[in-house]
Amino acid sequence: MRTKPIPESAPETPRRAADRIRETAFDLFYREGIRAVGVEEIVSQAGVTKPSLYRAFESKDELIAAYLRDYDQRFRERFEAPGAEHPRDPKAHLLAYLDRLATRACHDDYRGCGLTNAVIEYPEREHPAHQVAVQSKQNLRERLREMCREMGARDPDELADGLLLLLEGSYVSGQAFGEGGPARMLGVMARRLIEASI
Amino acid sequence: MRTKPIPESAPETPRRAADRIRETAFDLFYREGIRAVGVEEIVSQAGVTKPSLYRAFESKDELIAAYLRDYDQRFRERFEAPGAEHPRDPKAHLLAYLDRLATRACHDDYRGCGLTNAVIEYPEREHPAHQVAVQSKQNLRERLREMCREMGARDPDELADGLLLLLEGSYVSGQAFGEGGPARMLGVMARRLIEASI
DNA sequence: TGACAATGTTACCGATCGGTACGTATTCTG
DNA sequence: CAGAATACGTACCGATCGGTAACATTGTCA
Repeated sequence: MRTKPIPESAPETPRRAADRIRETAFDLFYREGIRAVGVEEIVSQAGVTKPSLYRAFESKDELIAAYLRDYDQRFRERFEAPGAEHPRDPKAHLLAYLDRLATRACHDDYRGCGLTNAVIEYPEREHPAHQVAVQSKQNLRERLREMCREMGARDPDELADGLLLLLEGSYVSGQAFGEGGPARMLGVMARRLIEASI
Repeated sequence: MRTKPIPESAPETPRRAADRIRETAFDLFYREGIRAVGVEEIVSQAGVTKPSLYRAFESKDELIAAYLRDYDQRFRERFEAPGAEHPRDPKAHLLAYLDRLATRACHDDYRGCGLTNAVIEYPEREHPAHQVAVQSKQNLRERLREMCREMGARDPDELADGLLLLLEGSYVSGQAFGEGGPARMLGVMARRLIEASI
């Protein structure tokens, strides 16, 4: 056992080609858009070759779906993270997330929500990218409804939809306006809607 | 004079190739996405040939820019139209537009705002599509501020940004959720924000 | 009739797209 | 060490991308 090779404690670049592809694809798809990025660009930037990509993923569409599932997971983590600092206080939890989002969305190179962008890039309902992204959005809607119920809203579903509109609006307007865009008002507006609905 | 050929009183299809290309490109770009549509598809569906396209437009990018300028003009018309029914009442004017938008955005095949979609499809600031779309959004923001001033908001710029978030949120969530999506709450939420800000 | 502008026809260009057949390293196991 | 897996690279495929050259056809107006 003691002679067993250590499993590379700090691998600056992942050993496995599939992982490198997945990470590179994530960055490129998010920053430049999915349709704008070809598989050639992904593999070359990942330092691997095309057959490695197609051994790990059935097709580009499957790689896209994997990217969106990764994005969904990271989103959930970002969304739920403030909950640790505000246990049993869904309102503070949600507002903390929105405040952080507002800051990010007003940064100049903000590129919005990868899932929202995917719905727009792939409007066909049958496309895997569309399906994964829409499913994630439906989960988010349900989660918001749950939080609105917990914070004692008169009509939780209604408030959840209002907040969802503000949220999605921040995603897209962040890209269009950059620094000083309308997303800076996200916190103010969300608080106003919540106060008027409890 | 009487022998002069009548100028085709009801031309079901426009005579000029450039016009047909422009109209076909508008429909295809809007419904399927810009990057998803090739020039071949445009000319074949328009019933013309590729050289005709490139005689009227320098490049595909220029055709895209033309599409977005057309979209911007049609948007302005839709946005300003309710003003005729509500002269000197910017609040009623705006709410009338939002109510119509909410209805459209909850229809199942809604495809959002072509300008917003273009910003997402072309995130590079140098791209003509990006520039035309962003300029249109800045004009809209300024128009909203003007309306909020006229309706006597305490902080017109703040309210305008809040309404803009709801608006953009309706555009994108309409595509993701379709029938019964959050956009149905657009009118309620806009009224709530306005009432809390006057 | 003749000149002119607009459009169609056909065939093509280099570049890039997503995807693959096939051979070569590397590594784990006996 | 042998030998089977496992992981990867070289070189290539047909299709499509945006874009063009050269020429024929049409309708309009003088």
